[in-house]
Amino acid sequence: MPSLFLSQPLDLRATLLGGQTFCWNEKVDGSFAGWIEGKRVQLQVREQSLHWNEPTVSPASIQSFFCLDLDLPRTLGEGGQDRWIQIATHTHPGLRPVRDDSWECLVNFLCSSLKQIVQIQQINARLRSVFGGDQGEFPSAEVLAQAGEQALRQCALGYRARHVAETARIVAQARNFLTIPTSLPTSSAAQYLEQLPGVGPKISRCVLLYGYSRWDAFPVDVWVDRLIRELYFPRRRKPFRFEELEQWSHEKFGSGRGLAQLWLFHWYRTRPRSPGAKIRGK
DNA sequence: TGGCAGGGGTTGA
DNA sequence: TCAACCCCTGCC
Repeated sequence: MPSLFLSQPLDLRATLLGGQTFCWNEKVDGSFAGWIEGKRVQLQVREQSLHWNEPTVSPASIQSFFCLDLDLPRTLGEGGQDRWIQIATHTHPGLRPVRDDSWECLVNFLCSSLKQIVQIQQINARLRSVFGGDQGEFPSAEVLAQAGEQALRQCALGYRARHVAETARIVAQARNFLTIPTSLPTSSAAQYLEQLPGVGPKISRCVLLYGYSRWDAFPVDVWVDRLIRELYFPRRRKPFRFEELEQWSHEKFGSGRGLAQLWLFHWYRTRPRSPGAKIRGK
């Protein structure tokens, strides 16, 4: 069984089930089963090492998937000095950003609107079992384009089926559509992705953050808006406009603002609450 | 057990 | 600015 020594903590549950990637589930023995680079793999952390069961998955792939080479304090930069970021990173030192496949990431987040994490995981599993390869690999753009909207609706995509089918058609036709040069600024890359049907500001940033490792992509959803108002603007009741938070996050957290969002979001969603205070959603 | 509200967004009017 | 879009979960 291959393994990798961990020089820093790795919290598999927070990282794999927290809403970055959607093809993982936890087993009774505490291991996590899912997919890395198209290969089915089971992971477990024991004695400061990460162990996995699939010998054809290389340590380099694991290293890359969990961004273990990322210098977090350096990437967070000045944003790391923020009080709430410090609390969040100290509370969840094992949380990592993932480097997901950009196509699968795009489909996952196309399916995410008004959906909870569990539901997105179910859709991912259905797409794999209905349209995926022999081993359950995630279906390609060509396959989903071929499948069409009606067949996708059978996988509980609802109105999102049209977006996925149409996006799959565009991506399948333009072979390199999802190849985004690293020289293209993140704001331009977001605009580029937003040409796709069903991709707005939130989804484009999620895909750039988790599918392209753009650490300056700052996805804003109702939870991020809520936590920013509660932590930084406690007197404010009115939700922010997207542009306001885009600007604010830039000034507050700088070029690592996507990672700042990841930790803040996770900490906010999992922090202990006073009795009676309900955490809604996932 | 069943009804109902509401949810991590985007689109088009 | 706002309704419409689907379906599932949690709660009563």
